Amino acid sequence: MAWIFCLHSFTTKHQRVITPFEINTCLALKLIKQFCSSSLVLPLDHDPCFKSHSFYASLIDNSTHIRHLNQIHNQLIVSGLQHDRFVMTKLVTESSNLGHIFYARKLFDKFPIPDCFMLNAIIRSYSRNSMFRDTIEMYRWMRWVGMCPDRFTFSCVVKACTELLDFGLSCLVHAHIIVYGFGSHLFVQNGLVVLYAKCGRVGMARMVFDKLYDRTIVSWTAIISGYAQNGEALEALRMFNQMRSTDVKPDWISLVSVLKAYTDVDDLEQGRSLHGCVIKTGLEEEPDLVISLTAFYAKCGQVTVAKSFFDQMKTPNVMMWNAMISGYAKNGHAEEAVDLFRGMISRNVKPDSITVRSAILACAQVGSLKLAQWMDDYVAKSKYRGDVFVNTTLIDMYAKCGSVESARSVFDCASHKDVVMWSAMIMGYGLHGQGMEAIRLYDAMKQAGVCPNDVTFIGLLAACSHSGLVKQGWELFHCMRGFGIKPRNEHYSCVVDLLGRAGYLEQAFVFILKMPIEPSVSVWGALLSACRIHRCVTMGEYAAEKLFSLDPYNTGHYVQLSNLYASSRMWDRVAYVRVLMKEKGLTKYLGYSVIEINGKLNTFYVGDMSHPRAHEIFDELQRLERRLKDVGFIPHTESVLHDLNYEEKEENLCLHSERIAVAYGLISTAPGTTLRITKNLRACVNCHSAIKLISKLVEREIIVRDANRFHHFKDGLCSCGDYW
DNA sequence: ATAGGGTTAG
Repeated sequence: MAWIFCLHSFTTKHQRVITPFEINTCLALKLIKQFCSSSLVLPLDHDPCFKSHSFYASLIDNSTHIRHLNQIHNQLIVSGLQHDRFVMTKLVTESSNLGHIFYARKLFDKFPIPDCFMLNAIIRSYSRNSMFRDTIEMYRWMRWVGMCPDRFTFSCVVKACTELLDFGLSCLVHAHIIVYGFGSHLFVQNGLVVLYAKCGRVGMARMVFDKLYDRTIVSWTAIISGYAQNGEALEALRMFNQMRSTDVKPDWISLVSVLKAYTDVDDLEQGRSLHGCVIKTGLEEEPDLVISLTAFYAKCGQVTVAKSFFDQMKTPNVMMWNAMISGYAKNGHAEEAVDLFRGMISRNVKPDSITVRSAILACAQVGSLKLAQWMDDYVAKSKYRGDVFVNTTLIDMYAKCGSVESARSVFDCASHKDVVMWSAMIMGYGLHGQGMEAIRLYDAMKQAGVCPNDVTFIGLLAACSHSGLVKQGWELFHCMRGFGIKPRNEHYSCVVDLLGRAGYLEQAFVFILKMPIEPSVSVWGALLSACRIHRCVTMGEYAAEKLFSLDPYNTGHYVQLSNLYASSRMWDRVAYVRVLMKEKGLTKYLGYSVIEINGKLNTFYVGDMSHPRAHEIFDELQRLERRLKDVGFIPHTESVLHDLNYEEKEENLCLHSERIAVAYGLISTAPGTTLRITKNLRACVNCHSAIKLISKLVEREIIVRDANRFHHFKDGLCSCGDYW
């Protein structure tokens, strides 16, 4: 009776009582709104007016609680409408919209002979609730009972295949689509473009796209993002330009895809001009486009621009936080990334697994073990403890922060281990020069029934080359094909590194000549680096020539060649390389070292006097130098002075950044504390031998992470065995 | 009566 009550109260203003027969659509909607916002209960009466088919439909449309639907269902039973296809289909749809998918299924199961509409309703329910296996199951059942799927069915089924990434199933569904005559239906075909692209078959996606007789902005976006997702950014951008020559106008979603492609290829200029295009089209207020712009600028190193976008947003969502945090993390602004992550938590914004991964990545870049442990604690308390992706990032982080033991304990505790996690742990051992441990883990992995992939072998080969395990590495390289893995340039450069470092320069060279693919920059780079170690000028010059033509603006190659000349005391050639660099407008990287004391990161450059405790630091440095001299340490001044890889302007070798970091560490920590230092360049020959001795003299363990690997200095020795 | 494209990432 409350319902009638409501009717009365609504109409008192008009001083008359409207009979239920007078309810037109407009009035019904107003009433329904009241009904929905209150907890009024529908009366179980038998008023004939309630038997209207469309009345129930709008009632269902405006329900906000499952309780309403339940009551409507009861009414339908009473009114004898429980077998009405139209109303019942609406009821199924609405229950699942309200998240009551099992209730919807119950309604469906009770319905005697469902038609295609109702089946679509339940298929769509599963699809919307990410229950893609059930979507497919329902589709199978539909075909089993001999019902004809329509374009709506296929829209949902294609979506389910996309999410399940099941290529075999996708092909089958594609065949059905053709058989049932939807081979040229625009929406279904657009779905197929997305489907094949997501399955990594962008070529097939393109085939479907090319056959489209009518291409909407959705079709173009599907193929552009398909290329972008599959790492073919240039093709994505080519398609975008092709689209611009048609009269299809880009909208904000398509611009997001194109921005992603520019982000992937780091094309700041093109991205900027696209930003201009965004402003011209008046889409710069579109929140998700702003997020993409932020991610783009952040990834291309324009963190200040990105931050201004971020700051403009009143309430940034998780994706915005993620774009900013990962942008900071990738551009060496790790501290800002971590600060932002902390800020996010303090503002009660819930991080998702991507936020956590980005923050962990930032910690890995800082190289601070304290920060790493804080992050690990955070994960332990969060719901991401069991997340394979998060745990893999944690393993990588600990390995990069110098604690391969902690990495191992995360690895051991992880309940679910996939190939990538095993590979990350193998990589970790490689980074620390524990090649045998990496191979042991590889054997355990096979025992556990996990099949290695291409990344596993990169880890293994790198581990072997960092540990001088030439024979094992060579054998592993030849095992690859047995697992159906075709070696890529990364693998070839590991092998060149492996052979070259160990002094097998001729073999490395022949190996390159025999490669079935065009050798990349990294392959020639490995050879040049080996030539520098073994002072082989002729071959080194050859490798450098290749590098200069393939990658003319990379400072690193010039530095390597200069170091090669310096190691052979060919000073005129060293000077010549300097001229070459000047001509190209290249400057060498500035070396710096970071040490964390009491949670605070301290960065030192060469001869850095900016630290508040600079005087004490330099006193300690002089003390150390005296002690080194006392035990007979002679610096190789001459060669290092011309080492372009190093901070060569200082005549005083003990002022190199890692030495300053060591001195600061010694005066600010208790005796016996392990020192952990991160350096942006490769370890310098001189400092390497000096720190070995220092570790013995002061009885400290000193762990230095250089650009390539870790050095654990202890008792006058280094874990790398002077092999780096 | 019902739908389709995108962003952060090991």
